[in-house]
Amino acid sequence: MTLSTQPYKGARDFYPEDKRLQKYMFGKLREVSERFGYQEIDAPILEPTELFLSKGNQEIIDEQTYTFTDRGGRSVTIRTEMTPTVSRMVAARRQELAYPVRWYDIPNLWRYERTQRGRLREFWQYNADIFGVEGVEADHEIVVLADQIMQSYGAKRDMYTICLSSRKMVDELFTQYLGLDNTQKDTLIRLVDRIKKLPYESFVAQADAILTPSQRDAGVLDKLLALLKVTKLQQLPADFASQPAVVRLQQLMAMLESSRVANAVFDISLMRGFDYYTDMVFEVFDTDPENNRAMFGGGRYDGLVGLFGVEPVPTVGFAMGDVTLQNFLESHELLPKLHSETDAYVVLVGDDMYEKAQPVLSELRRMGLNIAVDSTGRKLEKQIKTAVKQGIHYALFVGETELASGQFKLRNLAAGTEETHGLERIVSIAKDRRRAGDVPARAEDDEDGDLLG
RNA sequence: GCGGAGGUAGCUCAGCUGGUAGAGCGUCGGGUUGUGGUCCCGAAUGUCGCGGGUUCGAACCCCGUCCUUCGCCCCA
Repeated sequence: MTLSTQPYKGARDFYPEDKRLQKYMFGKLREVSERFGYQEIDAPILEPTELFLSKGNQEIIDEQTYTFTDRGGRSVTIRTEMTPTVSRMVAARRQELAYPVRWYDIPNLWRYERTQRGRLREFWQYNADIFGVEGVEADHEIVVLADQIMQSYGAKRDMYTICLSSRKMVDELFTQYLGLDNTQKDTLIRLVDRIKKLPYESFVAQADAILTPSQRDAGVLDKLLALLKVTKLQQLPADFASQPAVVRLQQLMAMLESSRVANAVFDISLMRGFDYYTDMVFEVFDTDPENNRAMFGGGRYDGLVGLFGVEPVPTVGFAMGDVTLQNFLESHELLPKLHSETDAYVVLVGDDMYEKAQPVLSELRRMGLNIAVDSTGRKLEKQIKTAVKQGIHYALFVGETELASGQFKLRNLAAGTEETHGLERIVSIAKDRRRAGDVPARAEDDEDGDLLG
């Protein structure tokens, strides 16, 4: 019986090039989040199972989580999402936090699911939440943050669409305008959530099946179908235009427009599943027809913190999975060619140079460069190939001649150019390159986009 | 839970209607002593996913099983 070299089903190994890519993606997330004043948090990967039951879905716990009993007889679950944990953390310090609280996190999560494209069992998920702001300003900030993250990867506005709606508004439309009871409303929400996946006739038939005979006679189905054709808030029934939820969404759309988020659109069919959202909801879609599914989203959920027995705290947030994000960046060719964290690979020229080169290596490292040395004594060709293969930007040649003169050849492996300098100059060249960073091939200045410059 | 596709050298795969394996890339070495990504020469490497069956003989046929992958269901 030989041991398998495969990682566990649905989980990934991160070799240096994979980890480098993850660091790039997470780096942007951290950079943009912090630019908006969000602070990073983290928490245990294990939580008491009850925490994930608060949403009331026993089925999910039974079938789609890693749940086990610890040695103390407690039922624990590997986190499947971060929101309950973040809510718990806010509730724990409900009184003492300085609001508005702006937090973000990038936890690894586990879900026991059948794997498929874009969906693994272990994945990372970025979350950003703002707590303590009832006003529409928080909704605006969260959507702008999501948008700016996309911009930071070099995404163009025609590559993604930000769809917005309001759960509260939809609830009111379905109950007050269509006259459905709560059970019918919930069923219909689930159905509308899948509308883009269903043939239209099938949708109509299933919607009709929800209605009572008297509702059918009253023409509720036609009212619903007309409602779903609405693409602008102004097209909603006139007596609904002044509803607070509608006014608020209108306000949000206007604010986004003046923030130049030109790809934000109203989408009445957007439901965002069947969960804890209480008002604004949004989802970001890839416009590429090959990958026309929701990439990520979020919304306002004012009720979660209150589940911990403290006064509720208004909250807006969103979450973004690493796998879908990576798929998006790959398909739009937005990933830069990433180089090694090692600035230079020291190629030793001549025999017995390893010891003699040590002072130079120490000096370069002391001055802040990341330096790897080839200690194999192989011919130069092999040493250089190793550096190239490891994605290191520069090769630095160290031989008797260089040690004697204090002048070293620095070879730019990507460009194939070579210059000779003293150590100080070499350090500054390498640091300049490091600062310039790795830039996506397709990222150019976006006049209407990146607020961060 | 359901359905499609597939598992052959490190990787991508070929292998016609059964006669115990190949290519490209990669790896390693060399093309004489201080330079890669193009060139030339040479070398190593596989229990053909696993178990069983049919057969004189199976990578190829049959059964089972495990795994990978795509989709459905679900999706916090």
